[in-house]
Amino acid sequence: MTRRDTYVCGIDAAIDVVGGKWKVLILWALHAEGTCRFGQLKREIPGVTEKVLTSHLRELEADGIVRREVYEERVPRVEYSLTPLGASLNEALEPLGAWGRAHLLPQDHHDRRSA
Amino acid sequence: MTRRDTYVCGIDAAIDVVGGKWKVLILWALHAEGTCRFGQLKREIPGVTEKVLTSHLRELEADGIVRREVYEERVPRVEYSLTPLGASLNEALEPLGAWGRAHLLPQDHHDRRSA
DNA sequence: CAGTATCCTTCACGATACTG
DNA sequence: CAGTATCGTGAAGGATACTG
Repeated sequence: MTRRDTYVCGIDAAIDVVGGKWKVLILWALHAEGTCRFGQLKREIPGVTEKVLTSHLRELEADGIVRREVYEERVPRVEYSLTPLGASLNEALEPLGAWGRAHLLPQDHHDRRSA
Repeated sequence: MTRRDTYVCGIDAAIDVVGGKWKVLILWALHAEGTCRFGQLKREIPGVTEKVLTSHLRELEADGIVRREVYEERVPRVEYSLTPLGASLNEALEPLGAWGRAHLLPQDHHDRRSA
């Protein structure tokens, strides 16, 4: 998504953070699964390439949404998790998610609440 | 924004509707101003070109977010307004807007949380 | 395992000119 | 007034191969 330099309201600023093609899915996965490793995320988000997943994660990290922790062990390990800011973003997205579920997705009982 | 054919959750579906570069600004303007004519919208959203404004409006119309009404008069007139669906979308976006205002915009009188 | 490194494609958006 | 009609560009995203 094209970074804007001036924002008119909070919404377009937020959309800018969250508007990448796979970003909300990353947020969703990290929220649902908790801390995730790279390969785990890749599996949770079928279709995304490693390159794009990496760049999205780095952008979310730069925006303070995601925490990235590297463990220098014999077997390399990196763990991703939501920052408090990321968790609050996810909460702010919930009404939008509910709207999408109710109006855009095929069917679904729309009384299914998620935390 | 790239249309996706399958959605994983309501949020990415909603982002798809609302993720065009100027779309939330259109929603914002229609919400704030009420019914608007084309030129009016153009003035409310500085920087957007006629071509892009047109195509965004048509997409929002196709998604049921915006109502477009043509008046065949001596002076051509077209009025845009939010549909009930569009109004509900705007409401669902409000928490995201609040989040963006609190965390992304320079400053209101708001105190800034952790850097 | 968790990425890089290249190369390539697409299309969203922009600039400008013209019109019913 | 409210748009089309073209043409052009850049960056986001994808495919594939390779690596510390």
